[in-house]
Amino acid sequence: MDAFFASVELLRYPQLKGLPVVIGGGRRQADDALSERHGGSQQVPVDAFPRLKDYVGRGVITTATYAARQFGVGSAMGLMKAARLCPQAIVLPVDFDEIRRYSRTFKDTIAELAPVMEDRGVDEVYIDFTEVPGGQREGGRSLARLIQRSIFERTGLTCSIGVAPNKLIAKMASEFNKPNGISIVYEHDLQSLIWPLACRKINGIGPKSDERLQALGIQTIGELAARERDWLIGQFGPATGAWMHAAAWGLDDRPVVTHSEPVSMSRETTFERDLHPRHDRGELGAIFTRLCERVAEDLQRKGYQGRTIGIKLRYDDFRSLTRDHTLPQPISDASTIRQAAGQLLKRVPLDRRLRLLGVRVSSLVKSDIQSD
DNA sequence: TCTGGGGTCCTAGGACCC
DNA sequence: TCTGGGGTCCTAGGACCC
Repeated sequence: MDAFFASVELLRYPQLKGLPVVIGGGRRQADDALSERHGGSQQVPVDAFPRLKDYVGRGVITTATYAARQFGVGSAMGLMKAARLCPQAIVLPVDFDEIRRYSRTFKDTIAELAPVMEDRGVDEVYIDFTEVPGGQREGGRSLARLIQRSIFERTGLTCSIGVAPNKLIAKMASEFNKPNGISIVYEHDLQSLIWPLACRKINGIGPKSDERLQALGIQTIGELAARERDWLIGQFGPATGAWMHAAAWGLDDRPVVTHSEPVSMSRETTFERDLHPRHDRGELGAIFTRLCERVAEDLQRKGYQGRTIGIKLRYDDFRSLTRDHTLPQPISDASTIRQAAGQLLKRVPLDRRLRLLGVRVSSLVKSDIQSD
């Protein structure tokens, strides 16, 4: 989906179309009041929206409109830094309920046309065109067009689609024609379309691997493909080295997985200000309990229990650590989770301020519906 | 004026078992 | 006078993705 979070807000506030808008940061507050005060969301004058320059607090951008990206702001950037680059940009918080609603609608729309679909988060999916009637027409372009049109009719949102022989190349192809684009990449296009790209474009090569590759004089995927497989294995180990070599040659045989079980569920929160373990003990305790309750709600709503309870801390210097403990029996109730998490907290240095606390439950099993 | 939240997967060492 | 060889589970950290 193109600039998904921002595009959803633009449906509500079409008067912001073409303006720099970023989504992210603080809790949702003044927004509904904004609409009410002006007699409906579409009546809110542009001047009434909050601007980045007035933003105070922590947080990062989850999505920026294409107009905002022109100023160099983008996903994962701190809002304070973004404010320096584009002070006049409008900031809106994420409306998770609305996002989930649109996410469900676009995925349902696709699944009706092409049922072999893999979920990759709120705004992305892999689709297997192989067995879809007409899926091979024009190299897949005709089905891609149908999917785009159907999603737009149901939601008013645009998306970009890449069609290729495998997931690795399709993911790269999907970025070639954003927004609202389709791009078809055949096996024989590897050299001309994929090899000139930076290694960072490979899904799975992040900032750390990219830095290592650059230090070895490898910038592009073509340069990566030119290295001996065994040499890459020597540099990166048997698994990563072999995978990098295969990826550079466009090879990927992972299937489109239509169903998977969750591995863990967690809740975490960054405080508005760093909290001291002793001085702010009461506040931290209340937050900790609330996190346990929220994880418990998530588990019960989705019908899971877990045996491994974990905590996560982030200190004011941004260092983080985790502790976990596995119980003999799976649990899902808030008070037992809170108790186990409380024990873990005793195993951790509490000598400086904290900025984040998290609670996680893993080793999940489906809970027995009749009991409990 | 630093740096969200919810995930998955991998690695590596140690415990423990046969 | 040494110290096997697998396998699984648990824990902690880190890379990466959306």
